[in-house]
Amino acid sequence: MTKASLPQGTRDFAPDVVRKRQYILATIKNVFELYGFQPLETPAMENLETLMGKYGEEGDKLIFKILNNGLDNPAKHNLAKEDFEKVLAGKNTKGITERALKYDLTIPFARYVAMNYGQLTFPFKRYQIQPVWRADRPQKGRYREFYQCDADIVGSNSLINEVEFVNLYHDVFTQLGIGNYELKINSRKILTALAECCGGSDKMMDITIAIDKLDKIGLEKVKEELQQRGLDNEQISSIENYLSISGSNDEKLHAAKNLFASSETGKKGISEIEFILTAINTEKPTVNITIDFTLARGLNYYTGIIFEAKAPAEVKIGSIGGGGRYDDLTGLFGVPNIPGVGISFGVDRIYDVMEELKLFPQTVSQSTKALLFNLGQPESQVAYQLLQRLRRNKIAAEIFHEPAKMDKQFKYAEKKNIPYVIIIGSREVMDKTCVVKNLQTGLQQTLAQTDLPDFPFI
RNA sequence: GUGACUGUAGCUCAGUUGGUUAGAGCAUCAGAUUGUGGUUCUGAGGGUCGGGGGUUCGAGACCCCUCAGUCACCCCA
Repeated sequence: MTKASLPQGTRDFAPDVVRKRQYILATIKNVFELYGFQPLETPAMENLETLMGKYGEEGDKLIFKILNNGLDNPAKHNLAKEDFEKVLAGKNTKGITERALKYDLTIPFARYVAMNYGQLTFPFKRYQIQPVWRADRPQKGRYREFYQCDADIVGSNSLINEVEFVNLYHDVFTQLGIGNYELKINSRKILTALAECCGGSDKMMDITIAIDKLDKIGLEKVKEELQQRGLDNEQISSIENYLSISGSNDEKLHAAKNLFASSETGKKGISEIEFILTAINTEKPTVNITIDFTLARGLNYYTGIIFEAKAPAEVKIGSIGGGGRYDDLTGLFGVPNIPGVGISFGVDRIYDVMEELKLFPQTVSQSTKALLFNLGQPESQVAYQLLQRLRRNKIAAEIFHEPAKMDKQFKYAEKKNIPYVIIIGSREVMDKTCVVKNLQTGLQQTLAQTDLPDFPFI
């Protein structure tokens, strides 16, 4: 007998958790469809070479590789041993592994677009909700198997796409009840301009990595890190100057315009943000969007506008979504000039936010609306016929599986969160009636069996 | 990959400087009630104290190894 256990960093989702997760996913999916996105699914595994080298050196180490089958074939022993030596030396070899679990949804999507661009109608708008796997050490809120929920628009440079995503975020979060989320916006072009004027464009990555940590480690630590990454004091003080820009969106834009007056890239980034803010403000003045020049985002493939959606401050959960614009999604697969913009929802974190703020509707954890009591053989026969009539009327119902004390049957209903019980004992069999009891209010009423299917179960 | 902490009943945890048959609450099951539960009362089942080795007259406790989990760093969702 083996002891029941789960691989590290994975989890089972119990029925009530699945219901809540599906509620979130269904909400997001409906909004995606409403905005004209189409669903896409790709395999759990990809060829290893599709994934290798796409996520940086660190990322490569975190890809789950799948061992080839048939290594025990005696005819191939020598080859397998040679190949395994290479693995020990830290290299991948097709003899040992040539497939891997997907690491995110973006690269498989890029692969798909590269393979099918002849057939696709551009701009191509797809959404994808699937699990991905990372061989990371698990910790709070981080797992080895988790769901990603992405939407991208590829094959278009228009900023209307960015505006669409801002509105999409707003629709999803308000529908879920997270109305006081915060959407931050910045442009990689502005960060590029910053790098150009202090440090040189080769320091772009160092600067973004460091300032991305600002709200986590504070200004002093960021300055220390910049120093370690090889920037001099003058450069650091102009970065500090940039990071200290504050005020309303308009004030921030004004300050940035002064700062980057001589940078074409900087001015471009600023005007893009202005375009989006103007479009949002005219169309939907309730959308809460703020410029955050300290927003950098880790992923290095972003090249234009970047977004980050943050949970309401009181729950201390942080980012619940993010995204941005990238050039040349499929260049790595030999298909150049397909730009795009995409966003992603952090489903696990949204779940935590909603749980903490108690935003799930009560009805989410209900499935069965009514439980018919089983009080003996002749009674249960009558009950069973009524049960089927309820089901024909689309009322989810079940009968207790065996005759038992009422006490036990009440407890079953309560545990399964069933709002109504229907009692049919010998008396009701005689009278052709039944007792319907609402467990939440404790109120009960007797009605004719023929009227039961039309009873308003809520 | 680096580091810290934790492993005692199905769950949450007690268990004094090593000292008899390892405890509690919740949960489960049975009864107190012959058709109205969620309260209360009584009782029962359930543990090779993560595993292996060592120190000792004696180890759940101390030491070593190992496995598992949690958290932090790196990186990221």
